[in-house]
Amino acid sequence: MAKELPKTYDPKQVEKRIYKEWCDKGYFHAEVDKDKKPFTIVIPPPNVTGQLHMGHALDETFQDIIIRTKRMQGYNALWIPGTDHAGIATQIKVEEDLRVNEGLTRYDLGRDEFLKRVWAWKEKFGDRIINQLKTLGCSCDWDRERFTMDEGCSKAVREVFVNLYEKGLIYQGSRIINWCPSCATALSDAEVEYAEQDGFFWHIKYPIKDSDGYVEIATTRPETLLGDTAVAVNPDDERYKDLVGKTLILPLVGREIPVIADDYVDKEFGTGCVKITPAHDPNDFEVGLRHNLEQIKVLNDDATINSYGGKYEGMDRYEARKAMVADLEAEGLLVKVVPHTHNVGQCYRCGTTVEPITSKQWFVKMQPLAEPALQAVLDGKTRFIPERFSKTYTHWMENVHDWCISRQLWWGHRIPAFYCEDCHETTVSKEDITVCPKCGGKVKQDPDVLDTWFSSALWPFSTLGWPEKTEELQHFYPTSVLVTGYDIIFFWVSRMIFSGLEHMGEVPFKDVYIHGLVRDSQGRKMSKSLGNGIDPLEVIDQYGADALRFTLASGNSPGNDMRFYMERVEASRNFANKIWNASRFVMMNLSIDKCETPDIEKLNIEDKWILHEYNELVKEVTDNLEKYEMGVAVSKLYDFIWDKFCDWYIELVKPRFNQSDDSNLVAQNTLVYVLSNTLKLLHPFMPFITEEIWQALPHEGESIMISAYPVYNNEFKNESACENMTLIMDSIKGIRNARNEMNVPPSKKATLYIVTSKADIFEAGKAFYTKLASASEVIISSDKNAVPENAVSVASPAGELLLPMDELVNKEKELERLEKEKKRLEGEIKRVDGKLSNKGFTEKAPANVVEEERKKGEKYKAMLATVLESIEKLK
RNA sequence: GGGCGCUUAGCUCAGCUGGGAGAGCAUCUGCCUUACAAGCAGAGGGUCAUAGGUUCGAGCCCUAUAGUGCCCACCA
Repeated sequence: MAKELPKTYDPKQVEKRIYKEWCDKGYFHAEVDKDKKPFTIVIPPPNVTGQLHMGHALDETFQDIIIRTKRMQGYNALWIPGTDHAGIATQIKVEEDLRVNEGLTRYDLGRDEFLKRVWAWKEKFGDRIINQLKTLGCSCDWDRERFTMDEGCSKAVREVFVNLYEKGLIYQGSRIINWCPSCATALSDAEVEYAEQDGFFWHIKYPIKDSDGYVEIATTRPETLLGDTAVAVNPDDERYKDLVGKTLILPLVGREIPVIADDYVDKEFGTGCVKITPAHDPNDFEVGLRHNLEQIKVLNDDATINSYGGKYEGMDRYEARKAMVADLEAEGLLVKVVPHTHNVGQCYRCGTTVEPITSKQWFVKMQPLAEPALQAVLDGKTRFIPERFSKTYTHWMENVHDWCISRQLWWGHRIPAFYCEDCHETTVSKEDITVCPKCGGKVKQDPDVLDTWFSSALWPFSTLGWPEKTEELQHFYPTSVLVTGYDIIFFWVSRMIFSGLEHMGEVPFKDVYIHGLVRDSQGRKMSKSLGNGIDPLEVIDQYGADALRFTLASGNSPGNDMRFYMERVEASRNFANKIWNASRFVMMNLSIDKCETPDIEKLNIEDKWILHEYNELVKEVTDNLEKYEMGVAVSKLYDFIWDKFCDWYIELVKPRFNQSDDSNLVAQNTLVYVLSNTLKLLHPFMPFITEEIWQALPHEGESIMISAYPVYNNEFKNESACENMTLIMDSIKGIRNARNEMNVPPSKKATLYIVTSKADIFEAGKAFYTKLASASEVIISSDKNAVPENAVSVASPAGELLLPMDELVNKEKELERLEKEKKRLEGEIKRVDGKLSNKGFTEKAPANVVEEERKKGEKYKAMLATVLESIEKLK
């Protein structure tokens, strides 16, 4: 039943069809099955801002590799997909869209109308993302797809908010927060990125009241002077001892402010005098609290100067800076301007320089939540892979500040706090309310929404039905592994951990597999502004999803970044094609329609060898995957399939297809057995092509993706067959090498004499030399005199292989080649002897290592003897 | 200022618990050997950043140095 397949593999003909088949059959869907061990992954929900990039493809590929493996291994494997509403990011996108296409702002539309637009956007891009995941081959349970703002997740958010509020872990307060003037919202500390900027130190004189003297301060932000309520010096600073308690006249403003003493001031830095602006600097805010200073906010939400600014009112913060510096100079109060580089905080979404501002916001009290979260990782309840990232995590947890969770946005979970217009009572409630429970007055809901990460933090259990006590939650929580990039450990991983512990009483996942970033060929981050991003869909379109997945999985180690370029995808595509053709060849020669576990008794040496190698592969790949060493596993599969199976086994076995005996059938069976099981090992990496081929081969069951994952089989272990086969293969390589160096074309066949005392080994492999070493005839003998003169000699530990080449052999060249070989062997022998004569080595090294060296020594010596003899003969 | 990576062939990177340096791409040579030229058979190419140390033995462990990258941090 020979089947004819196309000569090159075309993923386009295959992938869509197969994916649909899988979906239709419901293979991705997992129901609670208490007889099986659960294995759960929740997807890091991609933002509905646009489309998937290469980083997503990497993340998703790893997850799919893991979940497919576990599914095949018999676990109750569940991969929950979904998307994230991504508050600021999405709102910015939609506002941008609105501005460009309609020239409108969100305020023109109004809140309700604007939200309708965002939902429409979400539908469009959410769908697009889901389709991209499907194109990539992700085996997510689509029946359980979730969205961070769907009904269930919203319910979970409210539940958590109210719970934490009632426990006193959520509070409202007026504190210094990071304000993005462009997004017009508060940000959490994690949402601010710091970048070095070249700026200046402006040295300014603050006149002392009733005196001719002045105090010189240095600032990088002269415009905040408008909000100064003190100048601080270090209490131990001898220079300024007399100054403390005096009153200064604030330049340009004329307000009187005190000189105070506070440890916070560094004597060595600047002038040792610091202007204190409690409303616009986190440190000054603290100082202000300690000294009971007034907070004067001088900026509007859009970072223009407010009414406190007098003549500067309405100016942008940078305009005002310029104007004020000019005025200070005019008044002779500007001492000097010194260039100074410093770190400036920027909004992680829009890049605008953030403004520290005092503002009334909602916060999560972190201390009580951070402690158990820290302990859980220290206790190993959650394990980071690679381990070093647990340090990143614990350091952050140890130093975490309260989390500002309110955002002045429209897109997101509305904060469930209601304010009474009459008695001003604040009510936090799971259900919407319209009247004040205290006085019956009309209430108004807080207009703000929650930080996006507030809902993402609940993802591992909100997606399983929490707060309901569902069967799924009971069975699939805690999840098994979280796969994500190191860039969101703080944003997301840490918050999921403390949320899981707080609300579920258990960590949300046992392992966190951290991968790096996908960079371009020059090592730069892929970004829109650089235009160096590569669209995964385009790659798939050109080379297929399998090739893309294989590329992403290979050459990659945990936690490290990787470079992506098309040559690598091409290599992966070639690999897919190689498998395709090998399989095509197998099928062309097939007369069996059923594959059985090979019967050890009937096997040829090459069968025993490949089964042994295959068996080892099973063990190693399984082991590597268990340790999340996807890159190592994939390279082993590559080597086995290309080098061992294709280049050796198939070639070794070819002659048997001409035979009409059992040997032919055994070869067929072994080929199909090894191939289809290797396809199973490869399936999690390259799901489509493996399915396509597996279906075409004799098989049992409906699909490779629900077939049983291969396990190590002790019966296949066969070291001696391996050793003998290696001997044969090495001798073939030796002959090829010699022929190549002598420039003998493959078409020129020659009789091969094998002089050996171990005839049985070579007898078993006699047929191989005709096919693989261009032998016209193979004569095995124990007598070297039977060999004609002028033969090229190839030394082997078990004997000598000789090729009489007559006129083709250049005596000089052959001598040269033998001398080279002699030199190499002598070097090896010297090294081995050196080692073996070292008592330290023989006494302290493990016995097997010493034995290994001894064997090598014998091997080299035998070979050297042959080489010496040949040299002698040639001379 | 702290913390964490990285430095291995021309390029991009692997190298699991220490036991004779690997892959892909590129280069060179020869092959249409009928599964595959997206292929086959060969070859060349590395003081594993540097200097010490531990060890019988170090790419791997320890110390220091240099270069490079990332993260965190309230020095105005």
